[in-house]
Amino acid sequence: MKEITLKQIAETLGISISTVSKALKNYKDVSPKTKKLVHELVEKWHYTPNSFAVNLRTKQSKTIGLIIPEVVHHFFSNVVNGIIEEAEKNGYLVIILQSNESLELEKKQVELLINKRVDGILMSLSNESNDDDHIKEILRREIPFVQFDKISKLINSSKVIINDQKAAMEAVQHLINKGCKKIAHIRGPENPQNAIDRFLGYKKVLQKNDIPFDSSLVYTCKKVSFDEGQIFAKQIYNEHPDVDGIFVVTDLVAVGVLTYFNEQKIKVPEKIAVIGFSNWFMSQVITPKLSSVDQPSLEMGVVAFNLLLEEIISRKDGIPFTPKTIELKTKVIERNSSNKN
Amino acid sequence: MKEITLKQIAETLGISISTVSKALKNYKDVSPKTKKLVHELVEKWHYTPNSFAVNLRTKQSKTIGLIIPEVVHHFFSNVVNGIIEEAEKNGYLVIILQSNESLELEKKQVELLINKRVDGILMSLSNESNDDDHIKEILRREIPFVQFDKISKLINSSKVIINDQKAAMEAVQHLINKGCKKIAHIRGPENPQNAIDRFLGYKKVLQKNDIPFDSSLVYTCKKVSFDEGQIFAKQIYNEHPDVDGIFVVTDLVAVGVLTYFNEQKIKVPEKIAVIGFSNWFMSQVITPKLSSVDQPSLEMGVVAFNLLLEEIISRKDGIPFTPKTIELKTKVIERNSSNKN
DNA sequence: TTAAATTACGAAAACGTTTTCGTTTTAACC
DNA sequence: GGTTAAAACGAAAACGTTTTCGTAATTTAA
Repeated sequence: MKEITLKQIAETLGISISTVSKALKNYKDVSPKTKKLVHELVEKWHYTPNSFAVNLRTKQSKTIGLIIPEVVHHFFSNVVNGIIEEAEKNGYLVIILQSNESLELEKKQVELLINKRVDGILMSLSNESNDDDHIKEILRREIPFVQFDKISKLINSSKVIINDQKAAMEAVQHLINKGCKKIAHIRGPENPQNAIDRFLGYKKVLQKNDIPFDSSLVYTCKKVSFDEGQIFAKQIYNEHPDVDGIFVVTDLVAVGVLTYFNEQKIKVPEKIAVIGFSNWFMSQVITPKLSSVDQPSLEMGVVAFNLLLEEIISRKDGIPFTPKTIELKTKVIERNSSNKN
Repeated sequence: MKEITLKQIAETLGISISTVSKALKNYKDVSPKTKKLVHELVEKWHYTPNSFAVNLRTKQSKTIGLIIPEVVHHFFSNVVNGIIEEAEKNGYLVIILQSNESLELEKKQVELLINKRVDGILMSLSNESNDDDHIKEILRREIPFVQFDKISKLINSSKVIINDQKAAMEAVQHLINKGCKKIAHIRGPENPQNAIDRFLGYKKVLQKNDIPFDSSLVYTCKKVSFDEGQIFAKQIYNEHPDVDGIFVVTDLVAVGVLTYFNEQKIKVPEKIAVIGFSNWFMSQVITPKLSSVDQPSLEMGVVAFNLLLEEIISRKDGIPFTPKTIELKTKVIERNSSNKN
């Protein structure tokens, strides 16, 4: 019933704790005979080292922290999946915390992870984040740190991102190629870099195609929700009946747009073409199927963890670590919602 | 740069480590004056206790483990959300592991958590699970343990479940009330209790309505995927053209069914009515909107954590703990896919 | 003023590992 | 047989906290 310790094994075997410990770690200064004895008892008693003691001694817990805006989100849950699996492959466990898109909560979560003394932190910023103090604290404490997806350019850490601007340009160009002349944009909130970049991409590609940019065609999400999609769809249709294409910051909102147009019997893509972003699973089952920009989520998790692991190892070995930024590829997925011809 | 410890604070203040520790925990045998001094230095130096040492000393890590089949799943990600939030409210952190519906992996994850010495384990079984050894080991070690959603009746632990049989009966009764005469069932895999119970509910309600049970109308999922939905839809339509209603084990599969029928221009619900299970978000945006059984996912997470917490506290206090089973309410959500009249 | 009670503090053990370094034992060699 | 080298082991410190118990200092009561 009681927890088995090295001490108990040592005593029963009539040897010292040090020898037992070394036997288990396969030190060469332990005879094969004793090693065998130790291992037998370990098997028999189901001994497993007390991780609390190991952590204290080795100053690492083989545990990392992950902060994301929310788990109930097709994109993020995929990233989480990638991170958990890759971490496990490398002997790490993952503690997950959510910011619920709130800066205040995000700060609290960072503090929790610092106090927990995780070996490293993986993070995607909340939409509210415009303040860096808590992140600076991570760096100040020299805790290995990697940002992914929604990042702050001002923080000197490793990053895993996509080229949002380029991806947005490709998405909007796709609408233009399909014959759209007047394209509206439902953008994300003010703060997040990816919302800014997607907006910039939208703007840039219009210029490139000699289409005048009209700021009244840009609608800004507060919550990035399904409901907002419906609301903005209505608004766009009323305010600009001649809009023939919409580039939406993310699929969830785009699905709201499609739902409204379906209800109003406004033909998509004939009357208005729609393209989303992130290529959620939902997008291929809705009618009409939603065109979108595929964003590698699982891969993002895997890459982010490996970057973190690199930093963990470097720092442990005392080697100075230079942050890296890795850019992942995106791809426009053409489906019915933009298939005008 | 170096980590601050109680020792350093003690030395700078010219007092003992014990006093510093006690000052921080607000012991009454420390004078207000010293307390103030200590707190000031703690603030100034950003001292935070070394959790590794605390864990070792107190024999608890304020961390629990969670094993689910997969995070990329609307239902589970909602449960996870509930668990994480409730845990945090109570000062606990959550380590998440996935079984990927594999028994082998599930066993490995249990082992990892045991070795990690988490304060408790929350778990939903994989579809492959038909073997109890790893779970018995959790109980043998007296680790607080709660099962939810996909549970094993044979294990004497706390459980949070829904009444799958009753819920299935209500769903199928709903189809019957809408006028369905010949109802097929796409069921989940052999092992999971909830798949069994839903099937039993289907069977039972047919009898209750004097509809003969026909085993050839029951189709069994292997993977519970969107693709299987499409495949079975085709198969059902070909093998039993007169089927006028389908009860599907879960929404993901039901969406596959709808997608196939949409492609084949088979009218839902006029020709065939469909009802799913779990009430995924997707279900309200697909055409036609999918009727389903709403299952409280977030609440399930919250309740499961609280049950675990109860057990953790009981055991710590040495009070014998009696497992509880809590049954959560479900509700048939009527949408277009079953609206025959 | 002395005894008793209260207040404030500190010494030290304990939690279970890991690892360094010294010591003993065995083997090898001439 | 004696020296040296190699092999096997153990003592002990260290990681940083918590908590018990004892003691010194101060206050109160008599």
